[in-house]
Amino acid sequence: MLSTDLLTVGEVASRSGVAASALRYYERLGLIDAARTSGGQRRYQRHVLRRLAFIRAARNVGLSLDEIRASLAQLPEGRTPTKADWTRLSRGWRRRLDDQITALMALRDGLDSCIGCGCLSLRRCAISNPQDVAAAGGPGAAYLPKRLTADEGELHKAESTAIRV
Amino acid sequence: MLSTDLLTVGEVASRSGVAASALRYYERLGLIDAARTSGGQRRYQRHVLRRLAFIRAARNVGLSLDEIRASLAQLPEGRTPTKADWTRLSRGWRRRLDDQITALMALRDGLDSCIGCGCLSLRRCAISNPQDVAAAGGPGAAYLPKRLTADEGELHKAESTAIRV
DNA sequence: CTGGGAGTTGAAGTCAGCTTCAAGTCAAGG
DNA sequence: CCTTGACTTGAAGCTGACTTCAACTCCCAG
Repeated sequence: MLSTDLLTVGEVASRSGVAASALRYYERLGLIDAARTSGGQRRYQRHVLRRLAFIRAARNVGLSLDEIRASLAQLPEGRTPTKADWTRLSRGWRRRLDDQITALMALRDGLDSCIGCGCLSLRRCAISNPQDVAAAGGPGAAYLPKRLTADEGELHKAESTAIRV
Repeated sequence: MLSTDLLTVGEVASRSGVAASALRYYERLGLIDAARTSGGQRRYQRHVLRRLAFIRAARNVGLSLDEIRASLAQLPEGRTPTKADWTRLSRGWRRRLDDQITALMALRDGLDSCIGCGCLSLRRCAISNPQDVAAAGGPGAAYLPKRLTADEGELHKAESTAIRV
């Protein structure tokens, strides 16, 4: 065990629940950083744990690592954030969560009405064509948030994609 | 334009909003199929459009293509589904949506309490450690649904991952 | 001073859900 | 018959967030 208050990767990994490989990855992306021993091994300051908690929280809210880096950059000088900082960031997060929840509830309600109305043909189905965001997006991993929360710019495109059967 | 009632890839693509490349991909995965002309070109029956609507609906609910194939397989013989079929499937979908919504609302409420209590340290933070599902999962694209809706098996693991700061 | 667990690196692999490419073939209007 | 746009294929690429691998090097308890 180390006598200093610096942490090794292994310690950070086990304390934070973030895999060592992920720590290296985060470091490459500039989300965290570490001092080095003369031999080149990483030594983390304890405050990295808070940073990791922040990162995980943001990931849970649905932010990409890129967005998280941007958020972290807004916290002045990597200092312990003030309550104002936190409030500002979390307001954005809250809006994001609200949007996701709204979209999912709309989908659920659509599903309910589909069950009720027996729209087996699925044409103009609210589940199949929630708000014509379905066909958007280029290459890369496509997943629920991306399809439902769509970019702000796309939200009002209003070109119906309802399938003609 | 074709005189028969069979559709070309282009027609299916433009009518369904699903890209031709995606249609080929779905075919490889066994989600849809097509007849062939003597020259080897695909000719789709019109009922493929309903199938595609179904697929898109399921994707919107958050099902993977693998799960969708399983769902489609439950519809007897690719026949027009009965209302009972649809009800059965959509009940599962609804549960899924409910779970996602619940998880997101819990997260939002946690966020609110974080703002209120000013838990800037983020230790034991409800956003950072919603219900210790954060550290689960192996390689591959990780995204919100996967981290929040976790596999049923994982839901009651109850091993706290709260970061000790 | 030594053994071995812990750490280092860059490169490559993984997963899902597609898209893009190159190089060729088909189909149908004129 | 010819042109031209639509279609075919397999292979490779892409995105994001990592993990895994191979081949080392470091650090420290005994």
